[in-house]
Amino acid sequence: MSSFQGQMAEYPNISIDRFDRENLRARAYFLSHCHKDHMKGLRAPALKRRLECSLKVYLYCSPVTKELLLTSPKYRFWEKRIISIEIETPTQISLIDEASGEKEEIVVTLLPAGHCPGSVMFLFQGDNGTVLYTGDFRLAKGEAARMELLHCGGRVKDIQSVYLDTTFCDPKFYQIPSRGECLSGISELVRSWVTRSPYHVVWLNCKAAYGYEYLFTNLSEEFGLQVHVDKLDMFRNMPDILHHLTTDRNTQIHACRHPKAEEYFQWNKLPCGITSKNRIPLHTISIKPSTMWFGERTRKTNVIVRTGESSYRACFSFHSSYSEIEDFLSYICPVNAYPNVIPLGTTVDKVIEILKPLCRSSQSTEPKYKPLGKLKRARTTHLDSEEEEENDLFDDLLPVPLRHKVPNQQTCHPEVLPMTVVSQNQPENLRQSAGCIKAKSVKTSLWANFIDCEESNSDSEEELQIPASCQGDQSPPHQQKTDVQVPQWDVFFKKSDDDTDCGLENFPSSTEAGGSQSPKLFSDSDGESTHISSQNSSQSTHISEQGSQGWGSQSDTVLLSSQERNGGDITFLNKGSCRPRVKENLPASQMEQNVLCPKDTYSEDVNVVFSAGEPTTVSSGKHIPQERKVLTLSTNPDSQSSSDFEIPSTPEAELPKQEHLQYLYEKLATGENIVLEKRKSSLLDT
DNA sequence: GCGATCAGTT
DNA sequence: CACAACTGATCGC
Repeated sequence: MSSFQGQMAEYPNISIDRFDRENLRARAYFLSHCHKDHMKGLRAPALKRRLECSLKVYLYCSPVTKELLLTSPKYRFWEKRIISIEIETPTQISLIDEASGEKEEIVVTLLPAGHCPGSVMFLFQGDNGTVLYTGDFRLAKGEAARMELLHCGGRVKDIQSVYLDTTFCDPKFYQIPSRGECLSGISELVRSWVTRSPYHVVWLNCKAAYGYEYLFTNLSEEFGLQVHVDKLDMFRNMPDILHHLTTDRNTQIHACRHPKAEEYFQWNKLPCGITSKNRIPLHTISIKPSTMWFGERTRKTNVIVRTGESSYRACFSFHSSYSEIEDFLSYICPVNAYPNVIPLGTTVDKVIEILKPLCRSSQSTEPKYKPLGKLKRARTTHLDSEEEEENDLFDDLLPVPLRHKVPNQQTCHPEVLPMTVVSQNQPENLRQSAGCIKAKSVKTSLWANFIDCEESNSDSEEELQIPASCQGDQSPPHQQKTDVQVPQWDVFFKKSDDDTDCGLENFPSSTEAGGSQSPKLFSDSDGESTHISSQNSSQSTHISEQGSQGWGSQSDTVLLSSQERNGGDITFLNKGSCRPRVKENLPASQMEQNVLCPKDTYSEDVNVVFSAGEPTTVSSGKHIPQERKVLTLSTNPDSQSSSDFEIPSTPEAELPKQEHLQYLYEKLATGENIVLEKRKSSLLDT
């Protein structure tokens, strides 16, 4: 639960995800996603009054968040005061103090956060440096490295501070099974049930919150069964979600809710009230999405646990695990990192202690021989040119510490894009083409000049996550890598990450046949109990990890080890993403997504954004130079990882040569500035 | 009556 | 275990 108070030290004139108290004085508001704990004060009378008095105050969010928010009558009063900003589209906003007329310019870029439909992170760039507010996020390892707009010239931007979702920032949550693994597990469980008869139905016991849509859409897609929900009007303009939902109770997959749902279920009654179909009683199981985690030394990922005769829990997380946070933060490598969440049982100080080693000062104090050697070359060769570019863009306002330089190239200008004016109601195809302008590939970069950035999601690293039991029959690398190219948020829901397929065979399917009402996926199975026990034993080797594992330690429950399932063919849908960009040459799975992608329904939003932010505070038509570049995912179909700003893997490591050290020491002695960069935590490197 | 807060539940 | 919400009690405007 977010405890972020709304303001960032660098930009106190804006408020994010909090709308009460001090935030009532903000010059602009930002909403990262539509969860209640990020909307405190958003419909309070005090803020309403402020809006009425301060006509230049707007709320900025993603198009999907705007849609979801305005669907609720309680927030309808925001209608004229929300400006949606397209994902990955740097946009300048003028922050005006209406009393004094004082003005501050800031450029904001929305990055997909993978938390729920419409969820984004905000990257702010202005006079006080570049800061990233993550909101809530779930990003797999390596996702940050694939976000083009976190980079400039092939390397990560210089980020002063990160305001971070630290929900699971504790080593006990070291690993959470990937979305793909979790979905595969749930999918197999659903399959084992609904294929028995038309009267076998599953109830997905989900909370009332956005974030489960990708589960619904994928199950719907896989089984050809729409999911019954109580409400779907908020998705009316998001066909990729809408098409998989229904308010017709006559379906085998339910995600409806009722205050007494648990009670109902005891009586074999679904939350929507039905107990039978065609006078034939239904057979129901419940699946409750819950977060399961695994300690550092645990490799098993049993993503389904049977909790009762007809009840299951399924692994599911909206938030990044510790190792995902670690990967993300160490890649970004900010000067400061501030936790947005202080989980119960811990303290701000403890969380900060965890974050600190992943930030810059810690990183740069580590002895790093290789980077130093290359640093010299890069500096002498390219530094000046890049700094000039940055200055041009920001009027010298952005302090850019000396860092490794990147080969000069056209695609390296960061932060802004030409704010092309797009007329309202412009035809879809036109907008799309606008978004599709391909930039020159960064591939032309001379990687030899880079010294930093070890790729965070190397194959070898991913393999480390593969349970030993799976490695034997692992198939060759497959399309799971294809997603690498698309930094759009919806793609993060593709089965991408660490999925490893070890064959489907292990699933409980073998146990299904019986006439029992519940799938016998379990417990009495020897194999499965061994599963658990081995898990425990492996962890017990470390005292510190005792009790730190996920549910695997919960003795008598068991179950499905999803990692052994092949989920590679599962196609995730865009969850309400309204993507204006159409990619070409996409891998098949992505093509599929595009087919399902709704027509963009946000033309008016595009208009607002491109016509300079907002009607009043932005000088209209102000064009900011941009690297008009759409992720080139498409242009490099053969790339296994991000081709555009692939971070070179660690160069062949070799011991530092005497002369390198000599050089380094000389520099240090003379006080010359040598910046060491390390993108990746050494923990993750081999 | 409405909203904010807190405790308890799911 | 946790999350995100909901419920109900209490307090104050």
